[in-house]
Amino acid sequence: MSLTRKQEIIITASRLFKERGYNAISMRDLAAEMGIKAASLYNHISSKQEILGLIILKVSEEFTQHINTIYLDELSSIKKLEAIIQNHIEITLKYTHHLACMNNDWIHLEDEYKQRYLNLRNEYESKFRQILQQGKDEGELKDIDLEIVVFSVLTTLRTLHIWYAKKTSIQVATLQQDLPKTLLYGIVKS
Amino acid sequence: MSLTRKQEIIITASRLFKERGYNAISMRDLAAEMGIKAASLYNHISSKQEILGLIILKVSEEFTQHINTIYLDELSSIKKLEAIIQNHIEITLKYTHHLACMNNDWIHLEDEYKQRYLNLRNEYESKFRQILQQGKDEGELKDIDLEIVVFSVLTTLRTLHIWYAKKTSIQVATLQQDLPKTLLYGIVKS
DNA sequence: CCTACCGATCGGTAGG
DNA sequence: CCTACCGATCGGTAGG
Repeated sequence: MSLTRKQEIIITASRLFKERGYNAISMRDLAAEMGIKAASLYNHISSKQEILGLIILKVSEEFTQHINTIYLDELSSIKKLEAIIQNHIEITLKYTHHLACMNNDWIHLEDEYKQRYLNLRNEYESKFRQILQQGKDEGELKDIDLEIVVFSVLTTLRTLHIWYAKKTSIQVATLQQDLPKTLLYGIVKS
Repeated sequence: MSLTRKQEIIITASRLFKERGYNAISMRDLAAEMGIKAASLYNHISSKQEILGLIILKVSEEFTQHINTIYLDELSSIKKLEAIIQNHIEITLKYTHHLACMNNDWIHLEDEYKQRYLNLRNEYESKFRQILQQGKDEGELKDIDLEIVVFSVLTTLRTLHIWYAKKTSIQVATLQQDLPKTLLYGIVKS
């Protein structure tokens, strides 16, 4: 499975954007990293903005697609939340740089790219909120302010890539086991 | 209590950096926002980098100072954690823009500024970790992987400003009550 | 894929 | 606080 030149550009860019930020990376930096000249990049992509758009929409679509599937499943809300957490861990492992880039640089998306990203994100948050509401309705979840839970869980999941980059000896298996515990059941002994 | 011109520059800059990012804001943008010319800024500050440094070190120092006090208090680990959460809420309300700027743009700090910031952050995380360890030793906290808890709680606290910017009708009182519940006791009914 | 180049904008300085 | 200006760098194009 060989990569097209365009795919190579996107992968290289996602790594550089993650390390130093979209605005801090010039087309000359990106070209140098690939061993070519800046002008040559434009044979494969149409603008710097397109690169950012493709990186961010790629993962955004994966996330939204996954939660739409989970959302329709015949599962308890807790099982759904566990599946969502596992999915975030998987995507973090598979698309670490894309994810970091999405979190840090989505603000620099323009026009249609930004609109499409925000639509996907809103759709994701909406489904997530509804799953939590289901949990409250069915009596599985505590009566805590919904927005606070949405915020606190999603923030942690979205920034998993920061933890992953540190590689402080934690195993993925540990994360898969203890992250759902932490987020769902808390850290205080009952 | 009137502000010096330098303080005005820093406050205005923190708002602009929060909205569009350090690299996306030019000295001309900042000057225009203050109704003066870019060259005039240099009568009050020595460089763009100095502005970023002052913004970030200000809040970093407040955080570290607070946890150092808490750390030495004669309190249970749970009470310490509650105090830390309350402090994050307070600083978020007081320094929303500084905090957002710290989270998004610390990567663009250079040399000594970056080093001082990283030292403060490491000191903070270290104290936070020790408080959690105290909780495990005294049997108040569950036996969950320590790094996962450090990561998940601190990530949520650090990005509170995102929630606050949304202003989705949540009252501060609700946040002060339900955020500690969510982070410490989880969301699943026992 | 390259060389050569464009207009625009950047952080910052000189000098008043 | 300003005008005037510096060298450097930016995203992108023309033409091969």
